[in-house]
Amino acid sequence: MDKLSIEKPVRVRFAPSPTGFLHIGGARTAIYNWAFARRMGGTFILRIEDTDPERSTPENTAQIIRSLRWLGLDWDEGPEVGGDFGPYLQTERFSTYGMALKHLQENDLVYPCFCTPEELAARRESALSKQDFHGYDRSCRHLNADEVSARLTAGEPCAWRLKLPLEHDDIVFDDAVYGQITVPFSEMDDLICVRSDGSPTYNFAAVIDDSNMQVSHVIRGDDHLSNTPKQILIYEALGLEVPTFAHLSMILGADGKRLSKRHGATSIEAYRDEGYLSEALLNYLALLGWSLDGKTDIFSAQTLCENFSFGRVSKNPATFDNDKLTWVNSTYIKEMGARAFIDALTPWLESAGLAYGIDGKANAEQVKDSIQDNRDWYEAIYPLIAERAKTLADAAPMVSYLFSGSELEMDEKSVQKCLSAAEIPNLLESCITILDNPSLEWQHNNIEAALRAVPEVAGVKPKLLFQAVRVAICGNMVSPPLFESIELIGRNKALARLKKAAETASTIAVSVKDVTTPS
RNA sequence: GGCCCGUUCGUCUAGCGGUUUAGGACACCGCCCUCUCAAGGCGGAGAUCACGGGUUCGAAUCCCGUACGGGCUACCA
Repeated sequence: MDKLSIEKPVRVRFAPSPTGFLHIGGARTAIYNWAFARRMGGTFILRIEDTDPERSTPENTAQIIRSLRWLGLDWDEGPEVGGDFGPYLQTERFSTYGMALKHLQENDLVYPCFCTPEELAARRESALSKQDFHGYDRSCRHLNADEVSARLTAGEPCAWRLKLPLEHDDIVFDDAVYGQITVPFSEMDDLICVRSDGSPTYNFAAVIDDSNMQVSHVIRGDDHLSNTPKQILIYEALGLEVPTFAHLSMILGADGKRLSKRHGATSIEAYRDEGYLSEALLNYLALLGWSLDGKTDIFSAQTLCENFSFGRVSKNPATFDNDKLTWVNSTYIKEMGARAFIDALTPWLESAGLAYGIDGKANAEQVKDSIQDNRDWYEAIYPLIAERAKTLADAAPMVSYLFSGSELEMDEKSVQKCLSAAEIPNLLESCITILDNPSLEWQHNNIEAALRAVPEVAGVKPKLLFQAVRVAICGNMVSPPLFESIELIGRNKALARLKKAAETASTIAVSVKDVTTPS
C-alpha cells in the first residue's frame, strides 16, 4: 500500500449532482472520500456534476457546500477553494468533453447515431418483451460512410456512441470494497457518450473528469457499480489509465427501503435543525457501514481519518437507525463541556427567546448580549442538562424555567399531584424561612443541606417536600436537579416562586377539604 | 427477462477455516443508586450465522445451487 501511494498520489473526489439537498447517503460517501484522502495524505476534491439543467440549481449547490462544511469536511480542490484541475463544475468543463469526443472521432472509436429517442424506446420495448434485450442494436453502426457524411453535413441531429471492439475479454476489475467483479462483455452495448444536443452523458463526463483530475480512487455509491464496466470501456477507448473503484452500499430507511423523503428527515441540514451536533452526525454516519474495531462506537473525526480503510467497509446495505444516532448525539453532549455546549445552544436560546435577566421572551440580540454578559451563569446550566438532553432541541425547553423570572407557570398535573397534600403549605413556608435567611450562603450544597432539615423535623418523607419544591421552582414534577436550579434562579425569584406555590397549595388544601368534609 | 451485488440478534456490526457455548453497541426488560427525570453500575432476554448441497479431520468463514432484497439494463445522474 505504501509503495503504491508513492507511485501514484491518492486523489479522490466527491461528485454530487445538485438536483437536491445533500442527504444522508451522499454525506456518508463524502465522509469516506474525505477520510480516505486524509488517511493516505492525499487530495480530496469536490466536483459538482450539474450537467442536468432541468434539475440542477445553484441553490442546491450552495446547500450541499454548506452541509459539507457544517459536517466539518474540507476539500483541497473544488468550489470556493479552486485548484489546478478546475473548473470544478461540470457545466464549465464542456470544452474538455468536446476534445475527448474529437479524439474518439478522429480515431474511429465512436460513430454517429441518428436513431431518435422515440425509436430507441420503441425498439427497447419490443426487445424487452422478447426477453433478450442486450442494449442498442447497433443499426447506425452499420450505415455506410457516404450516407453518414451526407446526413452529417445535412445537419441531422445525432448522438455519438462508443464503437465497442467486436472482440473483448469479459470486464474484470477489483473493487476495493466488493473485491473482484466480472461482467461478461456480451452485456455491453455501444453507449452514448455525447447526446444529440452536444451534452455529455454522465458516464462520459465522469470518466473525462476523473481522468483529467487524475483521480486515483473513485469512491461512490453502489448504484454506480453497474456503470463501472461501461466507464472502463470508455477509459480503454481513450487510452486512459483506469482508477481503482470503491463502491459503497446504500443506506436504507427503517422499512428496509432505500432512504427517501418518505422516511422523514434525510437532508443534512434537517438533522442540524433537529438539534444534532455535526460531530455526532459525522460519527454516526461513519459508523453506518464502517467499523473502527468492531467495539468502538464513539470516535473523533481525527480517529476516523487516521484509521479509515476499505477493508472495514461493509458490503451490505445499512438501515438508518435514528435511535442510535440520538444515542451518539447524547454522548457527545455529555462530553462536549460547558463552553462548547453553550456555543452550540446559543441559536436555540435565541429562537426560544431565553435570556438571563429578561423575563418573558427576549429577542435574539438580547439573548446574545445576555450570554456574553453572564457567561458563567449560562455555563452552569450545562451540568444540569448534559445527561438529560439528547439533542440541542431538547435542551431549550428543558431549561426554560430558569428564565421565567418570578412568575412561573406551573404544570397543572404536577400541581395536583405534588402540591395537594395537607402538609405542603406549612412545609413550603418553612423552606421560605430558611432560604430567606441572608446568612445562608447561596450555593446548592448549602441550600440542599438546609432544606433537608425540613422534612426531617416535620417527620415526612424528603420526597414529599422536594417534589413540591420542584414544582414550585421548576413548574413541573420532572426537572433537572433541584438545588442547582434554586441556586441558578437566585434567592429573590426562588422565594417568589415558593410563595406563589405555597398560596396555590393552600387553596388546593382548602378545596380538597371542602370536597372531603361531609356537609 | 438479462447482468451485477448483497444476506451474522429488531438495528449497526465483530468474525477473514480450529482460540466461538458467535463478541460489542443501540433499542428492550430487571435490579442498584436516587430530590423527579435522566445519567451511571450490574444483570437478562435476543442470531439453529437466509435456505439446501458440497469441499474439509473441522465452515458463519471456501465452492455450487435456491430463495429473498437491491442496483443497472436511458440521448438521468
